Amino acid sequence: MTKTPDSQIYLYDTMQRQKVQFAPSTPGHVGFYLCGPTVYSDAHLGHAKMGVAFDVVRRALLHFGYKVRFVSNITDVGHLQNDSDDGEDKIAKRAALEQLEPMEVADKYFWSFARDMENLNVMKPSINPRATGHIGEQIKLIEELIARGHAYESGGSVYFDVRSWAEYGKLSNRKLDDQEEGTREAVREEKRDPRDFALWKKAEAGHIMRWDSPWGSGFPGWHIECSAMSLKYLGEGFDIHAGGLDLQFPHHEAEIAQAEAAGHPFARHWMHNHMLTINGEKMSKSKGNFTTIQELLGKYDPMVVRFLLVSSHYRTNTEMNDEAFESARNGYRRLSEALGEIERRLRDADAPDSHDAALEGKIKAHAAAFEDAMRDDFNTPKAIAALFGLTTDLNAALNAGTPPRSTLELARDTYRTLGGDVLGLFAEGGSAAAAQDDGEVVSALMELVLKARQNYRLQKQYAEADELRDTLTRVGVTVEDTKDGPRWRR
RNA sequence: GGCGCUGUAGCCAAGUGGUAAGGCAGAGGUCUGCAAAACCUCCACCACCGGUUCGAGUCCGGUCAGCGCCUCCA
Repeated sequence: MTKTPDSQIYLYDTMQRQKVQFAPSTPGHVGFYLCGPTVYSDAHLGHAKMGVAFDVVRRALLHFGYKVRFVSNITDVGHLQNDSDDGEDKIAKRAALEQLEPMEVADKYFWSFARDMENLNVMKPSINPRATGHIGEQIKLIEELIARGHAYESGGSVYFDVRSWAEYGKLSNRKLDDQEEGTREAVREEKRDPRDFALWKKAEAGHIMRWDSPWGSGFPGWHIECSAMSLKYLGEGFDIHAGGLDLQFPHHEAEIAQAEAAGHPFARHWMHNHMLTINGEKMSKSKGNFTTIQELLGKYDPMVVRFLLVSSHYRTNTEMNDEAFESARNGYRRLSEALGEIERRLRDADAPDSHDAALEGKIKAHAAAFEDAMRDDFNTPKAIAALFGLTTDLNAALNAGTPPRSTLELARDTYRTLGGDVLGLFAEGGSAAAAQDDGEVVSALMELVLKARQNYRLQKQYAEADELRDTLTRVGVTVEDTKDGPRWRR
């Protein structure tokens, strides 16, 4: 059974600078390319925003009935410290620092990145190609560019001839002549124009990462891999190319030039996530104010981090500070507790075997609002608002009694589908599950303590009962007395 | 200097010209032995100044403030 894809999806295309109705070139199938990380250090919060933002887009497209081939590369060579040719390869530099082989560095941080994304409940890419595994494709593309007169060899390196390609700058709306002179370091004499960028670089003596090429021993430039690999796995004119706004220039601009100057129509739509700020400042490696995902996940539940990320739109800056995290933690708890309560009622309570048409109507209305929001350029904050509306109505109903079984099931499925499948907020092993999985010893002890406290309460020895509760509160355990007995959570 | 973005309540954050979604925090109430949770109620002169319009947070111009890219960055 195939679901008919939803045709009313609008996304903001950076190239066209407006929202456009989305229609893949092959009906029902979406080719999606996301610029992945350069694996030379642990992933930081910015990577988390990027990963989650486009994971949500992918999930939404799946939800709306599309098949998605999601390709995200791993840059493990060619990304230099700066654009002047005396820059060191980031991987190689790190390798020297950690006394590892470059490939060990790439591997180490690739797995680190993969684990972080998994923790954040980001779906694995359909294809996760590495630059070093596609040297041949990159060389071939460079040869095509040379043959067409858009690239030239010089001193063992090959450069893209920016002057030969009038459309260079169309994505970022830059005119070559407007670019500020003098911000560049030493202009390489081997370049015809200082703005020409490297497609292939000659490896100096002692350079470890090197491959044979028609131009001698060397290594590919940073930009060429994405052109080569996206075209290889998604074909010409694929649907969506995504990445961080900071890659728009020069990286994405270069990608377009490389592909199209070689005669290959490139991405039909461009999507860029905006940046993330901490206390008002962009977080980046060069600023040194970055927090790695691992550090953060030591303090906050991964689902809370994800919730905070999706509670702002991908195309706006996301501000993160302690209060924002606190807010996200409490807000997320409200959602997950509501789902937990629904599942508890389905499991434990005697739900009547009928329908509550009024409540079901409300559930469906909130679900429709959610989907409308997602269709409008993946407006996750608006979608979450619908989830909160749903939560309020359901909690009110749950306060009044236990709704009919089929109504509860509709509610559960709505949470699981929209909050879980689309926003990715209810991962296996996420906070909802983790809170209940404290191991046998803790569970048994808690049972004893709560039983003792219940006895005190029944005998109206409230001082003793409260002392137990206060002690638990001090160590971070919250006890709640409900109609069905006491309940606890961390 | 060039390109571009943003200024909405204590904090986070939506908002397609018609009189401000949502969440967190806060206040009051219901419930509770007391709490907690939940529910109900309350909580914004949309940076500033002009203009267009019957009507502007939303369009135009200007001012102020902040930020990003132009050099590695998601």
